[in-house]
Amino acid sequence: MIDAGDLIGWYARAQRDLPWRRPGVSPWQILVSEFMLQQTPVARVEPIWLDWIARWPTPSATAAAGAADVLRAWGKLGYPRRAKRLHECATVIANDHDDLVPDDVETLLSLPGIGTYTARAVACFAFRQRVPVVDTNVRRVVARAVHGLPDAGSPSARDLADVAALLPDDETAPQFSVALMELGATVCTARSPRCGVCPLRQCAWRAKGFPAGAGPVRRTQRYAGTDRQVRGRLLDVLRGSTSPVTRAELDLAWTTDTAQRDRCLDSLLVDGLAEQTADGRFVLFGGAGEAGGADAQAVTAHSDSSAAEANRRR
DNA sequence: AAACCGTGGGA
DNA sequence: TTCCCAAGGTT
Repeated sequence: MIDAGDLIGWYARAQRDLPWRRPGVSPWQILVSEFMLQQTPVARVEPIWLDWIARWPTPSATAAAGAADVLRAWGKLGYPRRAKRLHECATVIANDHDDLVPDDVETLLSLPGIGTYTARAVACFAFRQRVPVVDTNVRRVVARAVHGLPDAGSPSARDLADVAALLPDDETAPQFSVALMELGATVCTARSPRCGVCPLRQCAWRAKGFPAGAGPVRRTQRYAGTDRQVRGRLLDVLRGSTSPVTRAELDLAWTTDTAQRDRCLDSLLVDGLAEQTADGRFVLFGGAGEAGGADAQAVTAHSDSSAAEANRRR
């Protein structure tokens, strides 16, 4: 059992001063932070988020921006499809929700790029709702403090029930949830937990003598030489230029495996992250012309139809 | 449901 | 140097 009072009291003095936690930050701006924080460390998100919300403070402002500018502003945060989905999400909110972020989990879940974690995080942190919020930090803290396990297992429906059972039955629930996440992020960390400064008086893992884990269940995916790296290189070239880039320039971004490079370029078109101008050069998606590059063509007949499909907005 | 999707910093 | 990991989502 985790004592909510202990945890919230600790958070009050130990929390990091993160810009999206400050007073006056809107639900949309909190949502933007959640998108950026998906699989990306706080330190890298902070400067991008500050520039971003100063430039595009609302969903409609974001939607009005071209996708290319959004992709460029995203910079090297990683997983650029998140930027595209954020742009799509802004468009849906601006068009279908009166420019207001929905406040219920169900509706939030229906938006592009919003899954089970983000929907709950927005409902909780932006709208102060008493809903369990489960991220990787929370799963790890619960695994240790409650179940006495060294690490969280694979995500399961049980995670939600576990956290729901811990949640205070009053309006302090959101504070409890941020605090739980903060504890996992700064004290009960994956690598070297700082148990010496942990505010929890009860911890099943400690009670058992900190049994060691079996190590990573599965080897992490390697990165060097993967399509992800190649796509990253290609996109970096496109990001760095406001004018269309020739095929030859892109070819320089990856020369060791030309077939792989071609396949990756095609996949970027299919994913709607890049597009081709009428004269055959390449740009970030939405950067080819007015109407978001409606005149763009894809490289092959195959990807042409796929790209059209991928680019369609729903 | 396992695999894929970027990137950089720390151990 | 290599490997791990970081407020996940989608297919």
